Amino acid sequence: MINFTIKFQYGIPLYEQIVYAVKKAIVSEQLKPGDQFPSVREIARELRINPNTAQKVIAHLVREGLLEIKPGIGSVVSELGIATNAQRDKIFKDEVEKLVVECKRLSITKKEFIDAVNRNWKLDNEKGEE
Amino acid sequence: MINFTIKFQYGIPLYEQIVYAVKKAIVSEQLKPGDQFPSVREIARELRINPNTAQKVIAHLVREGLLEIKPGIGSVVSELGIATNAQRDKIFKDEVEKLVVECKRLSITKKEFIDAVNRNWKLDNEKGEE
DNA sequence: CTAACTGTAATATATCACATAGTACACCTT
DNA sequence: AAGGTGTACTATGTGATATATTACAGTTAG
Repeated sequence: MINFTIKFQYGIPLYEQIVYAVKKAIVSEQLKPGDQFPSVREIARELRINPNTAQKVIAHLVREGLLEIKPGIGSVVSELGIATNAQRDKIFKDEVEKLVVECKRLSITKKEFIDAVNRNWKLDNEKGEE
Repeated sequence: MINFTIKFQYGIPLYEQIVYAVKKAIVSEQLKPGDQFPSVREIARELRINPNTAQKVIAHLVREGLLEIKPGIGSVVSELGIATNAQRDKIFKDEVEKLVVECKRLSITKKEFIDAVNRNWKLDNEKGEE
């Protein structure tokens, strides 16, 4: 069984969209640590993509620490990780800056932006934690 | 004269990095509306890239409304635009969501994230406006 | 043990984005 | 007329993406 949903879009790599859908499912607790993750061949069959592409998804998720491999058995959802300094820098200095620049060039105010952040922070996680 | 600075990175398209550098320069008022923008051939020469790539930069900036073309003369920095509903949706629903998901999976708190936003909002624009 | 499942690796093919090189044309200023 | 401007076109090479197919080692269930 596939535990996450996808609506494919043009112009974005398939594997990338799937990786993101999985992240979203984990963050919103549709997928919990310890849950069995669908196999390469099952993903390929259900989503009608090539097994190589499905394998690429798993490889990415493992490298990013979201899945763990049980050889001969399959993969399992990992516990949530903690950001390294490099990851924090990438988000806080690069990613946030990009969004801020884009907002400013479109005359979007900081308040509007922060409101959107608050909205999104609660949306995927009904508990509304910090 | 080139009015913006770039430090090229691996893995990111040249034209994309240049487009972003220009956006940043405009947002931080190193480039102001009405300023003459360097020509295709000047960009290519100064940054040591192919004229076609420089042309791609200008084409992107024009399409996004950051530059205006004066035929036979060159290009000029436009006034800051106002976001369309589609642009606001893309930022508020897609881009922000992506960052929020990434933060949650790395156990970054909302407070830490909002702090980073506040920091970045002031950084490129010394006046610290809304 | 065997069959059926797991992740993983390799080869091959086709398509597209990116960056380069080079040439050409219409437009405008000096 | 000369030299600048944006723009368009062909061509080449490289890499990422996605496909198809085959193969192998590890694990489990019968």
